[in-house]
Amino acid sequence: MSAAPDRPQASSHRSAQHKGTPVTHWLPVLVHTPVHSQVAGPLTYLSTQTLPVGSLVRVPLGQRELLGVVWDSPTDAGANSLDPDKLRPIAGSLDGIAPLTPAWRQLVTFAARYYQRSLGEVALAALPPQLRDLNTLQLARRLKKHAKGADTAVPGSPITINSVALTAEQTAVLNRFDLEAGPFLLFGATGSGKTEVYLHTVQQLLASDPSAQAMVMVPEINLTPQLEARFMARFGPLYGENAVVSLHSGMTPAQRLKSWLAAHSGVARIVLGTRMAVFASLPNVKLIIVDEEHDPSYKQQEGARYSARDLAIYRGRLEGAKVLLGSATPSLESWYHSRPASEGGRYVRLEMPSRIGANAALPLVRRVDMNHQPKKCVFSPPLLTAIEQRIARGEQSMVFLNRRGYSPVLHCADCDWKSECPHCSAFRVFHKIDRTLRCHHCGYTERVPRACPACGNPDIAPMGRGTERLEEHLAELLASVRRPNSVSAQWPEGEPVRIARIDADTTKLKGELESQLARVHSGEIDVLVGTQMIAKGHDFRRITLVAAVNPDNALFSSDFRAPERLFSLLMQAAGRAGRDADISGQSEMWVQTFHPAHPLFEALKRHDYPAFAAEQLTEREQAAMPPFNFQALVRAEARTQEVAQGFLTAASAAVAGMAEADRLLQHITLYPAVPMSMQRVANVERAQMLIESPSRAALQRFLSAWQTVLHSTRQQPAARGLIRWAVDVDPLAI
DNA sequence: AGCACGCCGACT
DNA sequence: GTCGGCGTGCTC
Repeated sequence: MSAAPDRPQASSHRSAQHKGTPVTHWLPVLVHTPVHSQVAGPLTYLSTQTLPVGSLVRVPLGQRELLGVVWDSPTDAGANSLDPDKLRPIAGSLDGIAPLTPAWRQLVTFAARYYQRSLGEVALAALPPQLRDLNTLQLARRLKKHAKGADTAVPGSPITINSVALTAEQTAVLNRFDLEAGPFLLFGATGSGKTEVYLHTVQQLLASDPSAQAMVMVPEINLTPQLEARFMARFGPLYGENAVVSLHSGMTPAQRLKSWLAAHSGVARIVLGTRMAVFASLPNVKLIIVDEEHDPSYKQQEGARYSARDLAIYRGRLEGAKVLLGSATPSLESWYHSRPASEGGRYVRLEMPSRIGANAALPLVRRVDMNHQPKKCVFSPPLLTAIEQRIARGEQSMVFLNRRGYSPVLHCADCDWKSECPHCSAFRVFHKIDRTLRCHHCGYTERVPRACPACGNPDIAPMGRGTERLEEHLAELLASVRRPNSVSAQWPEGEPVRIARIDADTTKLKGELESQLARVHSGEIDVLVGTQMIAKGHDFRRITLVAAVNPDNALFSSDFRAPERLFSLLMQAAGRAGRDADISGQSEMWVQTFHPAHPLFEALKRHDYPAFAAEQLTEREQAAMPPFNFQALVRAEARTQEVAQGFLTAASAAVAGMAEADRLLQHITLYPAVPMSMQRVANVERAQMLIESPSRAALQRFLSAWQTVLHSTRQQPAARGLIRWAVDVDPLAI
């Protein structure tokens, strides 16, 4: 790329115009400029062609050449106050790619406005990265290649509706889905056959409309392969291999581009993906499914902090696509929205309470009152006995603890030293396996000191336990237990129990999760220890006991959504147990707790999500929390807490000087700036300020108006040293 | 966001 | 003597 600016080219263009060559148009183009820059809206470029709105172009910006999207109709030269000498011509247009649709642009416009980001940032982040990086020539080559392989779909092939027998509940749900407009919340127990409902709605849509497209979202990358396999098996034979594509951040840039183009061109009829898929270009989308809609992963946690679930609802309404949210433990927001229409509900609630098949019974939930167990025991005697019984019967158990590593803190009993991270307001976690202290927030890692760094005492001890220590402890407790049916010469008295651990540490390398899961499935493992990672999505047919060793923390967390997440996690974990028809009926979910009478556990015991939700909603209403009011956070980062808070306080004070301040503030509560709960990460101090309103519209009006003030506050002395700030609308954690 | 320009510490 | 730290400033 030439480093010399090509200003002369611009003027040569204009002089060419005077000689009678085609008229030069002023083209408004979006490029990747974040909200923090002065240039938040479209930039104006010169073009001899009148490109349709939505066209992709390459444009020069400073020393670089970037991808851009034509955002508005061309304006006539001189129509606004821009200096014509500063305008540069577009570098080229990506003619092989059809313009993005008005609906897609509207989705981007809405998301940018709602989440307080620039149009350019949202629009360009929604396009596959390779499209941004490839130059025009490479792209033309890619498109050509793609066009060749594209037409292998089987149009007009006879539609043989797959003959999977539906349950009465599934049939009833599908009938209502056909008759009503939605949006729908499918409240279906684990194992009730939600996926089959998804497959059927997609099947009906594709069969009835030869160009319709469907989008199916799942919360995590881990879950896309199995979903893809199921959709491919069902629809591959009907519509061709190219009809189903995936879209998630784990794919290579080339794969992502290929999928994106397939979706954009209409070749792909079904797009499966994670939250990013909500921005995919599907010109004829008629159905959007959000599986496990309660999952926090649907909220993007950096850049534009959008909720893919909420945008799916908006996009559905925008494009006339039906939206189906599914969960066994819906978010309280969606549950509330699906209350009866007579009470103001906006979603249609569809229910499938029963598990399918021989193992229709839900696992028995057993609470162990830890107040009546030996002091400081990790595995209560009854739980240990229950695990031993499973081993004796050749069944598997699963134990989970939401904390990886060996112990969360290392402690010196003499001087009270603790393994604090020097860069963060957090303790470094002891990982025994490689003798390190690791900060889970900034990554700072050191070898474990031999003695206390503060006083030299050689007796520094681990405090608390993570999965590593749990695995070790369990191995000790089960050391004398033997697996049944062993005929090994090496172990004449029976083989020792096999314990495996699955967490982020044991699955860092690609493929390790799969290989470890395979070991569990093959029956090689007797007891599986892990973090919540093992509670999600994977079916373990031979597991008949699931235990949560220490779930109490979430009961009294300062995060008001913690109980909701715990309930969901425990329900999901319970759903892992006893999915094998041969050995069901005996499967159990064990919960060790110091608060066995807590309503959360009472509801869990009855598998009663509606009761849990009702109790939580009452609390939320009394405390004026979501979904009964709306929240936004402004977060600030700086070297010192004073600066971070100073910026927020100054921006808050500046509200008084805004036009129509009284009207804007009428339904708004601005809270004081406070340190974030993780106050310091990697030597950066973080502060936040909460804004609340009972009216979403009022909150939006206020945030839009305040945006300018926040920008100018940054220039003021109070904000000197501020690293960055950002708005988080509808934050998940406060 | 990139990428420049611009002014002060430890090294080929 | 340079290489390079990241503090402002600009990009149609």
